[in-house]
Amino acid sequence: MMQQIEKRSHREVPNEEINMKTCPKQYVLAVGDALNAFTGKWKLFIIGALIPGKQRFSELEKNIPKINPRMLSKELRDLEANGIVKRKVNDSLPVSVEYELTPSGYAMRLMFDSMIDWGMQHRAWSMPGKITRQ
Amino acid sequence: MMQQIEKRSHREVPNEEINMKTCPKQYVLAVGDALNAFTGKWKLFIIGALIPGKQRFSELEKNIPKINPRMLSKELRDLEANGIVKRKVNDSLPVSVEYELTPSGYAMRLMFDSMIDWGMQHRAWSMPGKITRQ
DNA sequence: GTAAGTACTATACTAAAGTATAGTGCCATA
DNA sequence: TATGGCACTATACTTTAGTATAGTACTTAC
Repeated sequence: MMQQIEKRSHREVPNEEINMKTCPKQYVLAVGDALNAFTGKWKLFIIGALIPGKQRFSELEKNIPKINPRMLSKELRDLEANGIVKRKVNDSLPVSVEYELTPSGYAMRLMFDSMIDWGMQHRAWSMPGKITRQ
Repeated sequence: MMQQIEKRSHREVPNEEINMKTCPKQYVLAVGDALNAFTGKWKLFIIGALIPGKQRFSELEKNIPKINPRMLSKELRDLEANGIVKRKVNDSLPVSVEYELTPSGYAMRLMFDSMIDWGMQHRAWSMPGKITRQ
């Protein structure tokens, strides 16, 4: 269906040699999948922008402040390769390109809901500020 | 409670200037929080290893294959700063240090469950291989 | 006193992720 | 003819994440 480039980044959540006592391996893999699917600075915003419906490249550019076209293009290709976004070329004149979430992409909402729950609770509860990374 | 270093990495999901039409800003922030809390190559494995209970530095080293002490130490500090892991020094002789999930850390399980659901469905459904990043 | 374990830190490096800026080819309208 | 929109790509660069390896300071056991 879609050929995956099998190059593994040393930053990706690794799939091999998982040896945690209590978490079944397949679960860890699935979480890793979910994580790899929307990490990076921009993917979440792209998916969020597409939840209300399909959008064109330039619309996404406008709706996602500070993203540059190189990043938008790259992340869209990435999301497409992973079956989360579908690229549709309308052969009208002039040609227009529309991006849309796949069913799998829309299905992420449930996951986001639980992340929202955790994030809001965590903010209210234990954190005066926001989550950071060093 | 805990002072946060407010340096922003250009890789973090940005909190400012969100302008997406339909997703309320606070939700996007919360998802971003959740995401920033466990991205990177190792955090998920550290949290996973701590779910069954507290562990010492060297135990974590053994249970997480291929992690090196620099990374383990750095990620633990990071998780601690974000209120996900608690570091406890036992003043026995010799001193031992134990790491444990905070209630907020344990609460991540619900989030992981929904990620597992999505990941497994996505694998079965639309992906012949696994999620990749370029 | 030497070896081995615990819990790390320091230094130096590689590699990936993200930014900035300019440019391409196409078409439509003024 | 030129101006501007659309959907990108190319090139060069900076910043951050992760790796590799060695070393520290302490303690206990042999």
